[in-house]
Amino acid sequence: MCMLQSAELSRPENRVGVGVAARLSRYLQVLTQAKKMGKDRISSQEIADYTNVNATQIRRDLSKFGKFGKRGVGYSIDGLLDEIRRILRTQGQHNIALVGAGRLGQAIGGSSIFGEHGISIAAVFETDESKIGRKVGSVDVIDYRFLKEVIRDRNILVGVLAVPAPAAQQAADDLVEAGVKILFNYSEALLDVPSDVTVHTSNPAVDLLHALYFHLT
Amino acid sequence: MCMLQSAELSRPENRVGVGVAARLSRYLQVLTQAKKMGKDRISSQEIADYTNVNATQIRRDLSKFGKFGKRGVGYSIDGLLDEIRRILRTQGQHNIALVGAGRLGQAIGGSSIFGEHGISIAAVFETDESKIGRKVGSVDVIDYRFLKEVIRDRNILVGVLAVPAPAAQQAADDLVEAGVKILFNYSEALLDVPSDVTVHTSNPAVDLLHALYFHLT
DNA sequence: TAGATTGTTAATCGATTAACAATC
DNA sequence: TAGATTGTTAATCGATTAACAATC
Repeated sequence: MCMLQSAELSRPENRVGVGVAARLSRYLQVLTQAKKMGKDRISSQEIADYTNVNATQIRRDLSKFGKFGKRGVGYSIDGLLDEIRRILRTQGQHNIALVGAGRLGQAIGGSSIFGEHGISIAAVFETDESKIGRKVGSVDVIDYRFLKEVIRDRNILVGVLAVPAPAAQQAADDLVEAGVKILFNYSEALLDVPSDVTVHTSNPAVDLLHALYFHLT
Repeated sequence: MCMLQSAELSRPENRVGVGVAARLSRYLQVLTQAKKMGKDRISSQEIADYTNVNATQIRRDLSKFGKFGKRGVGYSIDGLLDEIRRILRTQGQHNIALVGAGRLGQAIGGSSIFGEHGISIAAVFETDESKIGRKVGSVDVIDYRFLKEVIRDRNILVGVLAVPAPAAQQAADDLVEAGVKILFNYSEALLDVPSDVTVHTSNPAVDLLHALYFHLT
């Protein structure tokens, strides 16, 4: 049964394109917040206002997977949350490792949003001895020297780099050696990694340049 | 002269599409880092490796504005930096305001990357009295009560929200009332703003969902 | 020269948008 | 019923990709 479903999902026609998946996860975020604000249904136009994705595009993305809405009414937030989570298969627990317990590491690790999406920070590593043993969110900060051992033991596939640029490449190398396949790079460094490892670089300043240009144009 | 240039730039054929602008600013970031690493030239393929943008697309984006490369050699990093900065017109100084001097606010405000791109944090606001008077980066933290006055005085058009979700809408309202037109929302809140204000919501957890899905697919 | 890389064209693909019948 | 909103189609636009002559 499980294998059958797995085979079914791997057939091309059942797989979700990366563009669709990226948009679905943005809808998920809006729905989560809208629910917190006490709403129980939402229209494609409302989701469009918050995501800057066209309302027609949103309806089309959703209708690929089923008829989740009610004409004249909109979408049930609870119902749609379940459907999108099912489509993205993010219901299961994913463990991630955070490297760096500085200001940015603390800000990321202290966020409650990971838990809400089935993601848990399984370990936090730091070289600065004054921070080892303290907590980031609810997780103990571990000595960086134990990184490889802990990553392997806990079978962690996702690493978040919140370290200064000069330390980023070494940390990336260590994570990759321990088996990490997805890296979130919050440093300014350009990382070289093997081709089977995905790097996502996220940077407030680059985002800001985009927005400034949008406005100044 | 200045008015003439302004009229010229507003003609459609001289304006840069938002897609192109977004990609150019990513190239800018890669070039900045490559220069720091001591390189003085770079190929479109190397930029492609770091940005996940196709090398052909990069060459085409650049060739819209001139022939900046040398066949068989690549691009001069210094030369290309100047050209892209000129195209994006980010050479001038832009002032931004940061609201919230917590962990995330400190992490953002303490980054040197803003200065490198001609952006300066002109003011940091905070309601927590224990943080007022301290510094974030090289800027004094100001009492939130002076927000509107300072924003107006310094003619600030860009605001960065690094506050808890429950405080975000009020802070956005105050910034907009003072004249801010671009908001960077690092909180989880969904913000309602007038239609002439642009909101960019950036969220590590949503990014992480994208990446996880890419990998699990 | 030989190898490498740009600048550019042509073909394909996915995203965007407008429009509207279906229906709650 | 009347108003609102979905689900879907068709047309357009921009991004992606492969290929390759030009040329450093």
